[in-house]
Amino acid sequence: MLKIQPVTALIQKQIAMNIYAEFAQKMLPLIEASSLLAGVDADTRAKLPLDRIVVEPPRDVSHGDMATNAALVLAKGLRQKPRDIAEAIAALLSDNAAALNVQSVSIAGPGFINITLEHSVWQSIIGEVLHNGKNFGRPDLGQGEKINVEYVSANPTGPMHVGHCRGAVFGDALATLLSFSGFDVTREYYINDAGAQVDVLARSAFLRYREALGENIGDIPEGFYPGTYLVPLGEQLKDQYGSTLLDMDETDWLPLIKRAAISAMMDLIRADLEKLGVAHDLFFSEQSLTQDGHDRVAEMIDDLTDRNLIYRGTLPPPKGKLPDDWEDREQTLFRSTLYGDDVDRALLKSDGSYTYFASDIAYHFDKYKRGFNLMVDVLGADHQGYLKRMTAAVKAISAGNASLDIRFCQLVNLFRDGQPVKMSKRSGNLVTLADVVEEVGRDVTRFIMLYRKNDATLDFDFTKVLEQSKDNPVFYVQYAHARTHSTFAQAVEVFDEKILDDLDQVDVSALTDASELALMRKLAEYPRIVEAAAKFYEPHRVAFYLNDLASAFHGHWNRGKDLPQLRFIKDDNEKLTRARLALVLAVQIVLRSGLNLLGVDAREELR
RNA sequence: GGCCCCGUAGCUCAGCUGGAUAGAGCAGCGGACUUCUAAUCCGCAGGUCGUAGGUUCGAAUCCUACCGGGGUCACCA
Repeated sequence: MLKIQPVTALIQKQIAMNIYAEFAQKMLPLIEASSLLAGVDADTRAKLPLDRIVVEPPRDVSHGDMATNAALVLAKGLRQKPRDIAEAIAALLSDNAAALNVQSVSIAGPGFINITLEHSVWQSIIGEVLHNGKNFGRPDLGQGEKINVEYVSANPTGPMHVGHCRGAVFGDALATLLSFSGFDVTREYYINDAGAQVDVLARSAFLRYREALGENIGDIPEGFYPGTYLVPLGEQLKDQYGSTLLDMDETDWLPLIKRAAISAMMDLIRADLEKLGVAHDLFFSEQSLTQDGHDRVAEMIDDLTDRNLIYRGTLPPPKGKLPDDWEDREQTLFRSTLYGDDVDRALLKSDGSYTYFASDIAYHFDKYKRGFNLMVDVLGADHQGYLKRMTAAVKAISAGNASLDIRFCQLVNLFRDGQPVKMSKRSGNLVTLADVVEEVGRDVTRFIMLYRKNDATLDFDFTKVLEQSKDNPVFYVQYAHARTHSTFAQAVEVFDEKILDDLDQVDVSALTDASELALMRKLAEYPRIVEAAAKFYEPHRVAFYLNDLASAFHGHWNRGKDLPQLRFIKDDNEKLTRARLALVLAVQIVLRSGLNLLGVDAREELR
């Protein structure tokens, strides 16, 4: 009887289980079968933008539990006034009130339909959370599809500094989020160990080596890495080689030291990442692209050449001020303009070696050949010029089968007591990632980095982020979680351990207070928040949601002061206590789930 | 000059990818501690969503131009 159109089926497939989508799934067939569409010809009907109909929580809770824009969406296609359509849909919903668990329906504004549901709908959320546990809210967006997320990829020339921190945390949280959402995620780090900079690293290490042998090397010259983190490496080289390297030509000692230096720097970086709780599945070496007599960059160039995407030619000079050493010369170019880039890009340097871009294309080609049709790169905002050429390259190498999404993380500005923290690159006087984590801790660092859209700059004040107040969302959320635990502890004290048994079986129909219901509504929003966060690669949505949920919980907690009958624990009413503990447990589960997505510890107590 | 981000309350930021009277926190003002940890809560006040056009039933959101802030601009990474 109810004919489900393709569009509706699509919606059903696309949207994960959540209470709003469920309602939409029930409502849409009703509309399609109603008199509204009775006299409409097939052509008009097919053009109705049914996919734009949404059921969502209203902006203002006083409007009801849900709102839908169905009448507004249909108005144009049906050539009827939105209000009239709204009347018809409202009547439809009222007629089916029992099946939809609808308590009341009203029309507001230009034609919004506000829906108030039976309490039982919200109460059922508690059971759903408790039954699904850590799987509550898990969207099935990915359906097992492989996706590659590359992040950090800091150059192996020293320890990580704060600038790397944000991308590391963002990439890590994004990967977790996508994994939770049903993707088969590989977390990857690209080691730039093939360029001139690692030669500089090796020469800098050589200085420290000479120093370790007792030589006075004075100030580190311009163009070398001055950081003292190379001192232990110098000692290590002394222990390993004695003074034998001093007698060699650079061409002989450089590869030896380079290998040792890169290895040592990656050890430093891995240690830093571990401090932040950031993990990778694969560290991919740029050098490996051209090792073992197997030049995969050349292969990539051959492949593109076969498809007429490579040519010899000259580029126009950059607009604006011309570089002093600009020379107009013929180069090997990739036709990235065919795929939306502004100019074609060079693949070989003047000395014949590969450009960074060439290696990076080969690297992404490798990802593609490993079966990734979806790739995400997390880069610093200073790489934004890289967007067009790299997305162009991925299209080219995959013949349009793969797509690359690049997410940029903006700068982090450091403050202390409201004053900017000065950093000098030349002196190597950078604030390192380790400094930050040691001072404020992993949880604070991660949460604050994620409590902002990735493409907006971020102020990070060492003093503020350590304040244990609601000014600081980390503690605010963790405190809410801790409070759920203290509630259980208290309950066990008043009753006994059995008070916590089988809370998922509890009858929660007695929970009808406004702030209890508000809490349930908040819990019901979690699935759609997670889904949106995953779909748009925006983990910050989870962080903001957690702050909201914590707020609803703190608010309800404090309501128990004015209204003692609302307190969770009623020593004269075990049944009611258990119902309320079920709600508290649901809050705890969702808080922990969200914190896990962000990689922030859900602490059980804060003192 | 080209390209890319950003511009929302005094400050720091959200705003569910086009929906209703634009929301939080901080700062300000006024309240709530013999407590299920006040590390919290409740209330008040605060806005021409950078500016000007356009698209439409409807714009903070989409388009165009401009203004302001940041980034970037052959071969570097």
